[in-house]
Amino acid sequence: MDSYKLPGAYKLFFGTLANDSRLKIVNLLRHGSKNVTEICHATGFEQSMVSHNLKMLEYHGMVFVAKKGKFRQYSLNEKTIKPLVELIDAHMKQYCCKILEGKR
Amino acid sequence: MDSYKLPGAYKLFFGTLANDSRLKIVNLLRHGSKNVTEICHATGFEQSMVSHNLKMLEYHGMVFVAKKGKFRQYSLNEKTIKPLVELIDAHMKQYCCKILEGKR
DNA sequence: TAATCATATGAAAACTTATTCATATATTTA
DNA sequence: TAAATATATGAATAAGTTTTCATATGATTA
Repeated sequence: MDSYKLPGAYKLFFGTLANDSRLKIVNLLRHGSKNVTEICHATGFEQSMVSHNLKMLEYHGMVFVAKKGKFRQYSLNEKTIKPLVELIDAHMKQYCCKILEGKR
Repeated sequence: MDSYKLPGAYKLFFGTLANDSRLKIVNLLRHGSKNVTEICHATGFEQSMVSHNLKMLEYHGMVFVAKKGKFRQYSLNEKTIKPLVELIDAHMKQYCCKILEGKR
């Protein structure tokens, strides 16, 4: 792991997920891929905000896009997200009782 | 995983690691536990800044503290950090060539 | 117990990131 | 091809986070 400088790339990785709007989008996409309009409706977020956030998620490899006519279908990178979420769930159950009680 | 709301607790988790100073501290502690003064020397960071950041890391269960007289020895929660870093490394190698090229 | 050393803390200032707004682009349909 | 629909983008503002500074607290040593 020392092959990468921990700061820098890691900061970008974590920063991409350190945002409630993006997390909500990520969570939504766990139930299946969606286009931008569908994401807007499901989340209640503004279209340009969704696009900005999807762009960031895509740039960091957390979601993929596919052109479908005038639509763009976004899907989750399950390969990363699934184990990541499992890992964090385990962490939180064990170490973050305070956070879970207070903040969900 | 739907037992937790993805936003909220997750945002706090990722937010805690989305910072270069904290990542540098985390990386340092991978080589063994250290007290605050040692962390300051090794990182070049200001003492109060280190304390603030350690507090956040500790609150989120990423480091542990042990009182040793007037010192406080901080150690890493390897159980979480190790698999986390492995996961992200794998992710970055596969999906984030751009980031790694540009930013390390 | 006074002085010193180690660490913590609150509030302000500096910095970063997110959201919004206006508008542009691309695709499709009438 | 004009109008409508879907999405993207840049720049400005708003919101949030980090760092700094001054100082407080707690333990130890002289």
